[in-house]
Amino acid sequence: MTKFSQQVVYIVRQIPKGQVVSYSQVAAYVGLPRAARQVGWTLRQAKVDLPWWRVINNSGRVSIKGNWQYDAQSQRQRLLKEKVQVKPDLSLDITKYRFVASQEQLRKWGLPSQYRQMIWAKFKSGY
DNA sequence: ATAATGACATGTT
DNA sequence: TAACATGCCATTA
Repeated sequence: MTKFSQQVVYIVRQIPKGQVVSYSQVAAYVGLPRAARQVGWTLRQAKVDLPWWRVINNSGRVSIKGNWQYDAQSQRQRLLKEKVQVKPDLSLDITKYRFVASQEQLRKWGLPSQYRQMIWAKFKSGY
């Protein structure tokens, strides 16, 4: 595991049950705001236990491509089980379920002050 | 070292 | 709305 994927796993494991975050959010929390694609790549490869189904794209839609054992519908089922209402077309109200890390949490994750402000403003309400 | 590959995001049409 | 183009960057080959 590389430093990057370790951090992705660390962040994803802190997403509360019943909430979701976007790939770009995870990337931002890791400190690489433009590495959203790499987050998806990491989740696909990860062979460790983590709630990968709580990560969706920023437009509020399940965008998993599927691998040897999971597909979009199984991700939808896992979310429904947590009371996250995902429609049959795989879309959901992301403003309602998005988990936004507190500024205190961002500080604990070691992100620089100015960067924290930027990330906070970007994801706090709606975006 | 170089090039190809994406569970993405955003701005244009 | 939705399709398309372009930018991104960790990983692999």
